[in-house]
Amino acid sequence: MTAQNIQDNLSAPDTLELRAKLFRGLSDPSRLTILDALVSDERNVQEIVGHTGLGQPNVSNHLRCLLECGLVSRRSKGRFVRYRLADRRVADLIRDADQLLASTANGVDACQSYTD
Amino acid sequence: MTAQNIQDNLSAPDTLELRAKLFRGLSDPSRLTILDALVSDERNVQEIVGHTGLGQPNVSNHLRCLLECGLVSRRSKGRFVRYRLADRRVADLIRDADQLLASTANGVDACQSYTD
DNA sequence: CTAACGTATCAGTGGATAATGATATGACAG
DNA sequence: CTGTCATATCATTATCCACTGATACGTTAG
Repeated sequence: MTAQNIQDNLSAPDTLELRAKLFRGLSDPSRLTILDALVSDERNVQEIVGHTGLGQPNVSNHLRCLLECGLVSRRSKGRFVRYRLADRRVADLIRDADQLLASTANGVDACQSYTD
Repeated sequence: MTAQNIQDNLSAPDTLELRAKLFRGLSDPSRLTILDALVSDERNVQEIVGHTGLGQPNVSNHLRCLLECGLVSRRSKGRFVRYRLADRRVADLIRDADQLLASTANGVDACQSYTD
């Protein structure tokens, strides 16, 4: 592939930004914990707070991030707000990442020594 | 922690850190550009600099990050150092993310207005 | 050996962001 | 209406990270 092709295919205005943003939503342990709590069930904020042990404002903030990244969706139910994964593929992405980690764990683990 | 431990115990506390780290490697536009340059070919640093337009120290730094995250591998070849994707599944992950984005692009795009 | 080149690292800077406590908004019970 | 609860936002702080220019390291050429 040439540089020009890369420019044409991949550097569409903000495709890279969108991809980066999606992955950024997945790049924080707290958010991954929250997503884990949502894999099986739809939950409200308090339940997530209890499940994760994180502070309530912190959870709300992360949920906003996840919502903006398109990783979760929300619906109001009385005083409660219930969150769930936006798409089954969100869980798939995490699972695929785990499988990749199982293969490349050496490299990830030995972060400091990567000499050839 | 050894790689074996990681494989044995995917739900250990540190697993979240590893997952987060993997996704963090994918969460930056510059790194995604670099990975795009490596999808088709193995390349050395200079070539990547040329393809991406990023500064050489910047590229080296991102490559170190990608290496630590297990997303690329490297091999020395004379004065040059050639980088390639660590696993075909790295490209798969990015492609899957794109497909997810194609479905949820509205939510990702309209970051500021998500009222229910 | 010396020079030139490829790559990595260092120091400094600006900007993003995660966590927390305080507070605001909004809905229900009575 | 009033108080209470669920959630969101604000302000602050500390930390992390991307980028840049300068420089160090290692290899090849001559």
